[in-house]
Amino acid sequence: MTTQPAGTPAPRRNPLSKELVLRTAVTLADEAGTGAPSMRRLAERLGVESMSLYHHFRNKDVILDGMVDLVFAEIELPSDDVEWRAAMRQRAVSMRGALIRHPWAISLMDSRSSPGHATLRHHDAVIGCLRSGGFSIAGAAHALSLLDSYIYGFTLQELSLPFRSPVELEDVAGPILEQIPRDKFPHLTEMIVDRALKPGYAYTEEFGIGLDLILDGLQRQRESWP
Amino acid sequence: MTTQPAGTPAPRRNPLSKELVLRTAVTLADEAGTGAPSMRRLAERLGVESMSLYHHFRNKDVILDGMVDLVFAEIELPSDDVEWRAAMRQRAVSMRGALIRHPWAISLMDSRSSPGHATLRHHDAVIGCLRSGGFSIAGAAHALSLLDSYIYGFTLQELSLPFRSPVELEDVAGPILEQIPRDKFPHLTEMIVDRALKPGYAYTEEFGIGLDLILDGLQRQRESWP
DNA sequence: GGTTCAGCCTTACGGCGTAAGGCTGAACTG
DNA sequence: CAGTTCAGCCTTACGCCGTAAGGCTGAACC
Repeated sequence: MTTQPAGTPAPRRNPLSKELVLRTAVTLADEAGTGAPSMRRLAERLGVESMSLYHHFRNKDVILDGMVDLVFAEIELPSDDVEWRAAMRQRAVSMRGALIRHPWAISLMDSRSSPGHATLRHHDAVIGCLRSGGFSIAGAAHALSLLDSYIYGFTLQELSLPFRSPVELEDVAGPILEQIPRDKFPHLTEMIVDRALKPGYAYTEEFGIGLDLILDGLQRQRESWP
Repeated sequence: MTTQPAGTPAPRRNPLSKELVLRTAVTLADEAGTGAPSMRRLAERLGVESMSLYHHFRNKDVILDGMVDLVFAEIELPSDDVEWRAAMRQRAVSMRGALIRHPWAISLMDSRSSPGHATLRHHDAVIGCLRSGGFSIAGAAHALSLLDSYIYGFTLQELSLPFRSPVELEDVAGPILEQIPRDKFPHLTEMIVDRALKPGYAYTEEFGIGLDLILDGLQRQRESWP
């Protein structure tokens, strides 16, 4: 609660802080699931009118920037007391976790352009870990590009699929399969049927398979990059 | 342009068609670069009022679905007279091309849920190519997930970076570098400086490096997946 | 005691998606 | 032929949105 010590109507009511506004915005976005909250709803939750927010933020874009940076702040930095491979794996898992916890974050990122402090610190730590692990500058750039691409892309697809578990998959896949001429997309239907029948299928497992394949490749190429 | 063929028995004053509306929507989105056009602007370009569009589409969402499907229709299907690896490489390059030509497409995809005809055909062809190449169902699923994740993620990052060429990179990186305490993110600044000075750096090359690493890994694992 | 100014509010504008319902004229019915 | 239907388009209106312009209040400083 942001209440005032029950004394007077007169003392300065405790002012907004960028911190508080951004944390509230993240909370609202998480609750709604429909992306960033409107300025009106955000202000309402803060017990304030929407225009008051413009005294602390030039426009909505810098609020979105701040929200994205808060998400980056949640990602575990790679620890330096571990091999680069283990550190990168942990970082990837942590990053996917953060992006899944805040499903609006990925969609926001591609419209953002000025990275925040936590974002920069994150990238710096990742590059540093790779460099310590024996990667050249170019090699670290390749590894970073590849890993981040995979993490973003995997999570993007995970979030866009309309089911979260195999049970729901069956519910979703059933109607689609019936609606589609079955012999028109034979490979697709075959795969859906096959995967839907496997009760153990889960995103986390699939994520790990691709991730390990990439890490294997990086390990193999590490010293061949100039 | 959109005139009726002379022979048709029922020549209404030339009506809108879903085809035309969707193609116009894609064109407008490409022109503006700001995502999907509003119903009002789309109608205006078609010489019509916005509400008329609702006679052909239940709501805006199905227009967005159609736009995404048009983008998928642009992606070359893997040709069956080529090795799976070459086919997958070509498909990846073509897909990145389509996503770059229509920068709004990726952001739309994660809010869409019902795939169109071209999308289904595309997935079916890719899976079929992998199956013919010796992948098991599970293996094809892994390969598809990995490749698509990489393509989506790479393109997402490429589109979100605020520069298109090394020259622009320098323009962008310069101010950032000055603004940031240089010794606070040493690895990051080192990498930016290093990459910015290399005139040959380009997205296409970077995309290929990660892609080939993934294809190598897939080739190696192909027969080890159940 | 007067001035300044951070912090909040009010009002208003143009844009958005779309619900509800009206008009028009071609195509079919008898 | 007149009468009916209905696809195709338009008008109006509602409640959202981001934010420009400007006003009020009271604490802090000279």
